[in-house]
Amino acid sequence: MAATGSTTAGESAFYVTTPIYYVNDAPHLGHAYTTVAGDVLTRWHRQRGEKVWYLTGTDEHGQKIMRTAEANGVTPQQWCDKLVEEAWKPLWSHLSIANDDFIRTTEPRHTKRVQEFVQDLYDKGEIYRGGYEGPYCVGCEEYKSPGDLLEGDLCPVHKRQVEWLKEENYFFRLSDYGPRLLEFYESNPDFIQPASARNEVLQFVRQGLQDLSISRSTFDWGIPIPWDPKHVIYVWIDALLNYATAVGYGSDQIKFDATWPANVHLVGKDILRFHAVIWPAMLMANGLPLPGRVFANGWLMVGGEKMSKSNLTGISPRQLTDHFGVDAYRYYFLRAIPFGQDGSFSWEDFSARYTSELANDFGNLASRVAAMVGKYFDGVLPEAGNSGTAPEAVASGPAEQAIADGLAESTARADTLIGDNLDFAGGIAAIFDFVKQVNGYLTEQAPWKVAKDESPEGRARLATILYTAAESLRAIAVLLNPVMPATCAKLWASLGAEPHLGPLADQRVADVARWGRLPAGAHVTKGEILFPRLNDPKS
RNA sequence: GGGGCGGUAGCUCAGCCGGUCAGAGCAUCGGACUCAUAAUCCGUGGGUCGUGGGUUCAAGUCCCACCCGCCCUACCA
Repeated sequence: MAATGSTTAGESAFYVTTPIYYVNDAPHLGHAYTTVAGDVLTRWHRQRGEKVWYLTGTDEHGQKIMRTAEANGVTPQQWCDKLVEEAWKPLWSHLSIANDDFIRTTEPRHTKRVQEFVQDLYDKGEIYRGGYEGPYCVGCEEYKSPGDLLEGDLCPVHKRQVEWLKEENYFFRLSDYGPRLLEFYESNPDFIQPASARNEVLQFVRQGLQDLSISRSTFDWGIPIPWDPKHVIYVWIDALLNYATAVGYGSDQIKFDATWPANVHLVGKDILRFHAVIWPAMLMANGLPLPGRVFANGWLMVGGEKMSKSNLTGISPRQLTDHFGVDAYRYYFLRAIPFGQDGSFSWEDFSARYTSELANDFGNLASRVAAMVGKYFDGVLPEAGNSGTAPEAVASGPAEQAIADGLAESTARADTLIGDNLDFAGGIAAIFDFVKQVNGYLTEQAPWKVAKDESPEGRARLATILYTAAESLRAIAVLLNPVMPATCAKLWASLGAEPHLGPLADQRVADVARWGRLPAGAHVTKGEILFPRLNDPKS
């Protein structure tokens, strides 16, 4: 099959990454939030007909994992394997995440390239041997920055005296890159988003950068420095480089050229700086093209408190999907929280949106339309039109034209907001504006009243109304598919669309608003309720 | 300590460079309707716009102080 219109063989893929998550613990809502967002973004671009690559993965080195593994009586590798296979991958599968690859930093395809990369930087003089010294807390087993300490050089965590330690390690000449980074931010104003995040990074870089220590010799769970194996690479270069190694850096030049650089790196606020400062500097040092943008999403707040591993607030993704379902879960966080901002959420708010937006507005619309086509036309979608002769591609009358216009506008808005701006909340709202419009149309046209008129004119009018509603649902299914694929598949089936239009995922955003795609004769069936009413509010 | 952001109807939030800016959605209440998941559609509610000053003919919308919450201030993903 030929490439779709907008894609050519040599075109670079729309490449999106999530952070690689630290596998010390099981995934929580925050991880899922970022990963779902990336999934919706990439599904949207696939429906634009673009070549897409969506990467997620896990960060598996470091002292913490080493210690956790020890505490559990297994090797670090065993520990990582277990968590990845039993917790992380299953959750992504459960949440319908359609990632194209899953990279683990312990894989040879990664570790070998990382070694080549640092060797390269070393050969270029970008890395030098130096010493790090600072206040070290034995309890934390890590260095503190002087500003963190409490009165009397006490560790803020353990409230005990820190020790002044000195360690030899290797440094990356990050300090050289301040001016070039600022220049880059200047000429690429959208590189860091949202704007608030960008400002913080700018402020930070303007203060002047220090060189970055990139190795540790105090533990060995990591990638050895090739020229000095007593050292292992410390987090930054190891972790960040996954975005390159996963798409063939240093091993598969063709794939690399077809994918690199990333269009969007999704990150949490906590790791923004590494992605917006260290990462581009690393790439500059090695002469690689820089990514398109780094988008930092906010924290999920529960009752005004940040969700973190120390405060999971007792809610796991599974608990929510068990109650609300996977699609509603995917929908809720993106709809309720402006992407890039911190957002508070609650069980109550989730319930309210589920009922009002998903069940009442969307699910019920699908339900009432299918029911009426079944009742009045035996489930066979009738032909719309003026006196039965209007071309299918034209909406029949003023009321129908208003629907077609509304669809065109919602589609255009959603495409820009979701596909370009990563404004998922705004884009979903645009689609739901259309859902509401169709509900209003039905109330105004009152097909159940028209149905009592059995004259040919009456039948024709009824056909037009129901055709318009069903055709609207066809579009809604396509537009919402990136967000709620399982539900939209049900709707697609209910509309009997696939035999005529092909698989839902193959429907193009550019075609959504072209009126009259769903042909008369499609077999419309009631199908199951899209969003069943929730049981008890809690547990 | 320094820097940034936020505090607007019960809830979540819009309100750009000052003059219909006192709003939206949800919830509430009233009405219409019955195709549908007791759904839909229409209308409604009057909240000192954190506190106290100030500038101005005019201030959520600018200035100052203060109160409250959050974030950043480099090596924990």
